[in-house]
Amino acid sequence: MVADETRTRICEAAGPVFAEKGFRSATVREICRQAGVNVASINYHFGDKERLYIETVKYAHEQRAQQVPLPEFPVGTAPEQKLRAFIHALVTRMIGVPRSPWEVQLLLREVLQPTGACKELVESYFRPMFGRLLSILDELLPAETPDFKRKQIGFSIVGQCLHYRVAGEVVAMIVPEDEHKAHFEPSHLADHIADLSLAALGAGPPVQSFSEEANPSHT
Amino acid sequence: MVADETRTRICEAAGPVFAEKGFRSATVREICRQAGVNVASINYHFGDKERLYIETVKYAHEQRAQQVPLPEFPVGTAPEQKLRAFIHALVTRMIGVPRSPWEVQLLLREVLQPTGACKELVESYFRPMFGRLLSILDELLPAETPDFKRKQIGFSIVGQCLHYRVAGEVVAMIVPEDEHKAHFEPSHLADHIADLSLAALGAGPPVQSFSEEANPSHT
Amino acid sequence: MVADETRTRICEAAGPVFAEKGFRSATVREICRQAGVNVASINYHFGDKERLYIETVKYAHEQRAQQVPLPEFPVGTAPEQKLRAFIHALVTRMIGVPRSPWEVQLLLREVLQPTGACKELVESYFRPMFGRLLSILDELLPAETPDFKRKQIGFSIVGQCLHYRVAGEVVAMIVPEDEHKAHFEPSHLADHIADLSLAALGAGPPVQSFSEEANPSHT
Amino acid sequence: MVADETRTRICEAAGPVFAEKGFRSATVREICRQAGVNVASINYHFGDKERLYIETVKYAHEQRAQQVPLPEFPVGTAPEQKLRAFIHALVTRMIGVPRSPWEVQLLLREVLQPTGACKELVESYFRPMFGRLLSILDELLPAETPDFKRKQIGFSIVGQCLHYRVAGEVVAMIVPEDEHKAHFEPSHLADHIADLSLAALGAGPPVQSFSEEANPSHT
DNA sequence: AATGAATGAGCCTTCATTCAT
DNA sequence: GATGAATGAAGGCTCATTCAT
Repeated sequence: MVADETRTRICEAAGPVFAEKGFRSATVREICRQAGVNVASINYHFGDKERLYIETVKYAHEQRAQQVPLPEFPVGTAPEQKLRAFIHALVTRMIGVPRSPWEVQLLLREVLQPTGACKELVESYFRPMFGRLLSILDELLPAETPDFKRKQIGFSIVGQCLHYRVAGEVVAMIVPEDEHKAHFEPSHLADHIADLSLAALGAGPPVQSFSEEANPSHT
Repeated sequence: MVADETRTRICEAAGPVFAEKGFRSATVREICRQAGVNVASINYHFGDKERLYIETVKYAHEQRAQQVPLPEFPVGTAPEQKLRAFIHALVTRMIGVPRSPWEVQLLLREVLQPTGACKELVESYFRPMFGRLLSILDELLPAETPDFKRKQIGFSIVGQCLHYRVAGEVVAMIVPEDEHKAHFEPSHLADHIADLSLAALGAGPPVQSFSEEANPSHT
Repeated sequence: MVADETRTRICEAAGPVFAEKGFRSATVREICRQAGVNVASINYHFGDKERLYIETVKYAHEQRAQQVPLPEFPVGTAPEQKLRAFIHALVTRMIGVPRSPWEVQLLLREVLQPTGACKELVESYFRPMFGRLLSILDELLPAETPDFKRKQIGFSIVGQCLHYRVAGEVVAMIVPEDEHKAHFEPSHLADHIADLSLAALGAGPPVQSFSEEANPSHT
Repeated sequence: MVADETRTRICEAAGPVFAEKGFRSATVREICRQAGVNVASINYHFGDKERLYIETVKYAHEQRAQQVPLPEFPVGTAPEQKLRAFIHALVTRMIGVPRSPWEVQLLLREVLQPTGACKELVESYFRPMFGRLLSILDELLPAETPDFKRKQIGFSIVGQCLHYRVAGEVVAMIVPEDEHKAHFEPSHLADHIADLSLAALGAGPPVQSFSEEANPSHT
């Protein structure tokens, strides 16, 4: 059907607009202009602006999950390596290629200020992802570690990964130009977060001892 | 002067509205209704909506810095204790009493998506605060730790502190009801982040060994 | 032909909608939804909305004339009886079974505010009916009664018959609940109008003397 | 205040538009164009289109009641004369000077198809007027005439008076040009209705005997 | 014979702003 | 110092209609 193509085209046009302006400030007129369709198309294909928004949010996380899939591990992979790979995927989703895509910005809007679209997002996207992180941590933590502690550690890791996206602009203002690469290059950043987290778990040397080899000025 | 009182009253009314709706979606009519003044007052006192917004953002961080000041330390205080106190203050600013104030929400909006009001915010608020964190870390890190590494560690700590505010609603959806207290009680949360960070720096035992004493079910 | 069935189905769906909303406020979408056909069907079968309206009006009066035909009289029927029967038929068309059908409402719209569909309505429907009323009155009035007077009397009779339909809702608000039956039961109403009209023509006793026998509370 | 003048100006512009097009088909744009004000004025002064409509209906009947007040009678006036005067006033309101004003058309819309504005109309306008008619009939009818019968007679009189306005256009199509004056000149029409009604009540000669003197061709 | 997709025009409403007072 | 009245621009949405299939 042609209708599905049109719906997708509209979602792809709506995504960046909603991401930048938010739901209320985005206008269907601009979205339609970007998509090259008539304003009445929104009503025809989605009913109203709100349902377009929800569909666009869904489309966003489907696209992003496809662009940067979570890693799969062969049996026997060391948990340290798993955690490192997981953090790498998460950081890459946040600030990796393509740099700062609208999908992430839109999802972060939902995280910061959830709307009706958020519930589904949590169930089909955030909760499974967090579950995978917890299962990796299970292999690294003593059996007696209580559940809430495991989650706290998980949120600490996720918080670090998100921070460079959430506060990216402020970080860029605070650090000098020549250090930007160290802070926004996904691999270096992921290594730092993995080092710090593993060190905190007693599964590696203190974080600062990795400094030299991670220093981007040496590469 | 009466004029200043009116300006303050308008800012106090505008704050929660801007915080909840964002700049564009907030309406001067609602703000004026909340403030009990005429719509024309905005233009009379502030020129236009945008200048009102900037003034409100300034007012917000002044208020918040006053409500939860950063701690001062007597000479000779152990750096571990300083870091713990600093983290506690930061977490409290984020999610402490009063719970989730509009000031924080408004500032986070600026962080996530800076406007013209952000630059000043960074210089007079975020940079000094981050500088104090770095100076505490200086006492905990070997002298040879490079600058970018110190900042990375700083951002890791800040990221953890912000995460419960940024993603608070999603966290609340993911964790079961009976664990909420463990995740949203500022003191417990601050202790967790401090433990994890100090452990990562080699200045404390691995984070999970603190589990028992921090478990809120034991209090 | 299948096409004719579809046209009829559309008219039957359009009738109530036009009757309730009027031409401009009725939407082809609602009509098509009620008829279970595609929106494009209107233009396919009728050309445009206006032609559908005209066809629906025609269809309405054909249906209504068929539902409640004017009475036929054997030679020698007394003119008083003819008038009574005529009034009964007219009142029944207005408010009789089925109560307040859409056909009547639609025709009244045309009467109150004629559109292009009205001319034909007058010629093929109202004028012949009025002519039959005049021919009955001819038998009751002196030969020298001028034409305009005959028509005035005719309109007085028609006016009474229409009033309970035209102003039915207001009448219902003005009279107490327990009198509704007296005012909206077609037979009683027709008797009243016939009594009054015949009395006015000197062909019966003053109207109020019929009161007792027409009182529905005695039946 | 200037605001009240503006409200009145808008109502006066809205009246004819609502009267001709009905509530839904009338557009605020046209009303504002006619009133020479900005479209946003409707929202400012009335809230929305619906409240403008209700205000306009109220304004309409206030204006019309003022233009053609019901007659007052000195004590001792003959009831026949009262009825005649009452009918004259009613007919004049319907089709009198100015000919077919928008006020009447708008009120008739409410009668034919009541909206929220109708209830108040009935209480403050129709019911008192009908009450006065009933009190006149009381003087003409035997004491034993039951209530519902009095009302039926009242509605018969009102129905005749309204008919030339309700079905005016159809009447004009049915009667020849040269009789129009006889049917639409308020005085002649009122006389006819009064004659017929009084005759029906036994308070005058049969209606057709008045023919000659009421014939407009003799005036 | 009939329809799903698409559209331009127009709807009511709301916005930040201005101006005379 | 402050406000009620008014406005141009733009918002989301709905309309009858058309067109390719």
